Amino acid sequence: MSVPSDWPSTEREALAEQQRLRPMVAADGPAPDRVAGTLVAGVDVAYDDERDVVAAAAVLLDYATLEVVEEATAVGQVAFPYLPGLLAFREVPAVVEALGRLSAEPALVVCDGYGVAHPRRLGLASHLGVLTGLPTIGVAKTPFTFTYRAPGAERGAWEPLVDAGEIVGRAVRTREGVKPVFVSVGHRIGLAEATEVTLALTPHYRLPETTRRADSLCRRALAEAVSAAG
DNA sequence: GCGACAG
DNA sequence: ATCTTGTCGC
Repeated sequence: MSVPSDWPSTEREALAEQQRLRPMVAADGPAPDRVAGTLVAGVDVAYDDERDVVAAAAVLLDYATLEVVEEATAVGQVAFPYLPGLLAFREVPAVVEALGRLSAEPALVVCDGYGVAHPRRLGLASHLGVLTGLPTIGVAKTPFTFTYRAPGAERGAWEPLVDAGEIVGRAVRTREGVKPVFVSVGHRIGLAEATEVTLALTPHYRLPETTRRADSLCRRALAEAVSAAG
């Protein structure tokens, strides 16, 4: 699995690519079975702006126990600047590389960011899903440009995430009394199912275990790569 | 025109 | 994303 050699290098090309991929998103499908042996992946990316280095991590967890089963990383050169709405072009190449280094395929990939909750309905998680064919969801830490009502204080409470009058995701309370996370469909899964998975992955902390493991791993990989480069 | 803006 | 110590609170 790898990224096309003609990866967009300009904003104009990126926007055109989003238009091309957008109709390929499947915004429904089942949640993975929560049984031993079902694998769920977490992916995340870290950067060294000084050297334009990017480090991605892909971590496989057993969905039933949330134990780490396998880890993979990929380090490379940053391929695109950060532009709101075009985050996928910056993060996806390294993420696809890391995912490809896993020896098993996950039933679902959890991304740090948005899926169809996006100005053109093709955020990071949906983009990655269409490219890999894997089911994906996005769990973001901030509301981006969307609006929502505060969910109830209890874990599991949620409210719709709205963009231009359209429901694009949910603000979900994963820990009592703590700021909610923002869940959206990436690819091949429904919104209720994405919410269910998010809650299953957050028995203790605000963010999914998948995201937490991938976050620490990509930071370690980046530090290692930068120090090795001297 | 200006501000806001996933990570 | 990243720069960054201690501190308040369960």
